[in-house]
Formats: sequence, structure tokens, C-alpha cells
Amino acid sequence: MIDIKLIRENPELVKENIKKKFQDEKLPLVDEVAQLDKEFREAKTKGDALRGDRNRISKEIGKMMGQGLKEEAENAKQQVKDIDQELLDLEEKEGVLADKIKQIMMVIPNIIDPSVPIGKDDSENVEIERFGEPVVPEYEIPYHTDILEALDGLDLDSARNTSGNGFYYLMGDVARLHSSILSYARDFMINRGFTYFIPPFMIHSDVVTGVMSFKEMENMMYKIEGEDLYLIGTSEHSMIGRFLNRTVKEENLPYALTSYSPCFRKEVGAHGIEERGLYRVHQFEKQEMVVVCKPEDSMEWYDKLWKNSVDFFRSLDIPVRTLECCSGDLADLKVKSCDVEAWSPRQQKYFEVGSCSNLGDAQARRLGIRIKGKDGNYFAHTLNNTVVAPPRMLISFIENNLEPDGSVRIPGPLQPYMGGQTKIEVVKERKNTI
RNA sequence: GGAGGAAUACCCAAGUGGUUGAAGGGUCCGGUCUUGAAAACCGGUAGGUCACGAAAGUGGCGCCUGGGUUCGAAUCCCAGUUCCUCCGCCA
Repeated sequence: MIDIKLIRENPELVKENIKKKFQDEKLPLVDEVAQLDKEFREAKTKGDALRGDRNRISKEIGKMMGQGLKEEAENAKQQVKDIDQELLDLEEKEGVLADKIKQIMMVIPNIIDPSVPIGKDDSENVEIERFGEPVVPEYEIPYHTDILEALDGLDLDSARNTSGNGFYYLMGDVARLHSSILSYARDFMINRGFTYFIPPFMIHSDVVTGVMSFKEMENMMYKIEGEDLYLIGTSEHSMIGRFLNRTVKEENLPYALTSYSPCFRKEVGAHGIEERGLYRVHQFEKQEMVVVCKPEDSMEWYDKLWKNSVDFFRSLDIPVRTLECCSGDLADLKVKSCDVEAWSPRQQKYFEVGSCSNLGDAQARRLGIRIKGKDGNYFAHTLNNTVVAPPRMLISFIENNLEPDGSVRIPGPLQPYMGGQTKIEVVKERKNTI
């Protein structure tokens, strides 16, 4: 959500930005909202004057009553009644205009950073960095569900019975590996100066509507029946929701936070064959980074954030690359963003394991996150990024650490979290599987 | 979940329909006094946000939130949220 003042003062800049994002259909909205804004301010100025009159006259009535001036008071009452009548329509108009303006402002995209490459869609995203040797093995790598089942570590059939498609049981060493990755990720971020958080896993509807559009909400969020509660789709929801309509002290910045949570997503819509198994599930767990900082610091934080993810994957011997989102692929709220992708030896391509975003002040404006400065308040900048999100991450992990005999290596940093174990062996008898 | 009580500004707190333009303290800032400090005394302390205005400034909204009653609401009514006390239940 951009500042409407920008539309008043520099509509051409806003239009240029829309063109850069190949959303020409939104161009008329700029003039439309400018006109609505003009009407709204006229109505508000008029309304404020009337409300002022009402306040003044009502006060006078009080004095008249005190002095016993009955008749004058009755006259004045009628005057205020007339004002109220006039305000009735005007206030409705103010409300309608304000709603319309907000609706349009929500879809006008944030001004992208000058460094963002211009391109129509994700095919024009730009690789900015690559680490590790993308291994092409001589033998065929099985589908990840087959690898995990051979380790007696995954039971999708039972999960389908208990909970439906999109759920899973992780078992034995594989379940432990899953937890180890999250624990390691937590410590990894703590060591880099982030503060560890465990947030609420359910949030109220006003927080939900603050952090996402109605459409996103419909497609993603699970609602608790009979309660004003939704299961979070990512800990960013409760982490950034914490700052909703809050003013933070300048000297307390930056907030560099890392949060753990399970994430629940409806994942409405059809998905391809490559998304079977653990690619796209209704429930996963995630270690996340959230930063709230001063505007001048956000770009520096942006670079730090995505590099954290890269370093994390490198420390587990997983080849990764960073792909910058081009203008057309950038979500409307974002100033700049990139995806961190891990190598899949089986598919012999990279796939997304995390996404890093600088939202500038757009999210803060939408949520009312302000900084109390010496010379007045101003909106904060917000950023977020994935550290790691298993079980999807397990796919790249086991594919890259798979031995020809089907066992899976545990890289050094993870071994302490696995009780010193250096590999997960294929089992002869699958005792965990019913 | 049940029964009571509460929510006012940075903090404490008064306030049952109209000179409340939210009393009074405290904190904080400035001053007097002092070698310096403390104390005492004097003065200043709603902050935010929106609109109008070149500016000075003017006005709207703000007493947990959202509705309502009224000429007028911190105050009355309805719904909700959070906190406290007690009871019940529970890792």
C-alpha cells in the first residue's frame, strides 16, 4: 500500500511503476482514485465543519440550560438536529468514498526498487548467485517418498485416513531429522544475532485481513469454527501482526526476529504431478526471519536476510542459487524480492525453498506500524525471509545426501542434533509402517 | 466454563449527561536557589492521526473496541476484547 500523497503529487511515477510491472489494466485506477480522493477530502472538510458547529452549539445549549433560557435552547436543539440530518448523508458518503479509496489503494502496486530487473513473469527472473556443484548422479534418484519409505520414515497412507490428502506421518530417524533441521536452523539464526520467538499459531480475523487480501485468505486460511480464530499460514502472520497499530521506539530498532511455527494452508487449486508427496502439504513447519527496521536500513537487511538462507543450505551441503524476482513476478506489496532455490538431483533443476522480501513501508502503512522519531512519527520498513521449511526442505536434503545404497548422510552440523548419528540406513523390515 | 470486579494520557488516579478546553499527583523538561547536588519553590508537559491553510494557525476524531440513545456521552444502553479475584476443569 503506497502513500496516497504520491498519487496526488506524482501520479506519473505511480503509472510508470504499474507499466514496469506489466499491469496496464490498473492504469486507469490511478486517476480514478485521485478523483475519489479529491471528493473524499471535500466531503471530510465539509463534515468536519459541520461536526465543529454541532460541538459548539451543543456546548452553548448546556450554558443556556444552566441560565434557564429554555426557548433559546430549544431553538439551538433544532439547529443541531438539522446539522445531524445533513451529516447523515455526508458521513455515509465519506464512508463509502474511504472504502473505495482503500480498495483501490490495496491493488495499486508498491513502487519497486530501481535495481529490480524488468520482466513479464517468472521466466525472466535473474540468477544473481549460485553455490555448490549441482550434482548429476550416475544412478537414478528415486522419488522422495520412495526414499523416505525405504528408510521407514514416511507414512502417507495412514495420514490420508486420519486427515486426508496433504498430510503425513514422519517416523523414526526421519522425524528426528526433521526436528533436527529446525533446531539447527533456530540456533543458526540465534548465532547471527536474531531473537528467537514462538508465536501464537492462531490469530484473530482483524490480523488476518491486515496481512493478506480477502482472496488470499479464502485460498489459504483455515478457520476455527465458532471462534474468531484462524490457523496461521506462516509465523510471519503472527510475528508482523504483533506490530499491528503499534508505534515502536526508534532506539529499539532494528527488530531482527526468528520465529518457529507450524504453518497451515488450504492450498486451494490443482497442483502438478511434481507436487505429490511432501512438496505441497496442508501442514508444515518453518523457521522464519522477520525484520522491522528504519527505512534507510532495509536494503542492507534485505541482503543479509537472503544470504542467511544461502549460508544455511550451504552448511548442509545442498547446492543453492538465488533468483531475483523481476518486476512482473514481484508481488504488489514488495519493493524487491528473491527466491532461494535448492538443487534437485532427481529433477536436475532448482526448486524454491525460500523467499526473501523487502516490503518497504507498504506493509507498515497497511498495518499501522510506526516509529516514534525525534521529529515526529514515520512508517517502519518490514522484511521477511524463510530460513527453512521442512518437510519440503527434506526433499532437497535427502536427494543431495543420498548414498547409492539408499541411505542418507547426516552432514556434520546436524549430527549433534541427531545424537551423533552420521547416516540414516535403509531398513530391512519396515516396523514403523502398519 | 461459572460468579463478581476492572479498563481514563508516559505512570498513578478523579470524574453518574453540559464552564471537562479530562481535575489532582508523579515522572520528565526548563528556571530560581546552590560551590555542586538534593530538597523547596515557579513554569511547561496529550500524544497520535486526518482535513483545510503558503505559513502562523483552525477544525474533525481520540477516556479498551464496535454499535446505539441524546441537541450533547468518559459518563446511559447493547455486543465484544483484555486484565484481576474466587470457583470448576486441565498438560
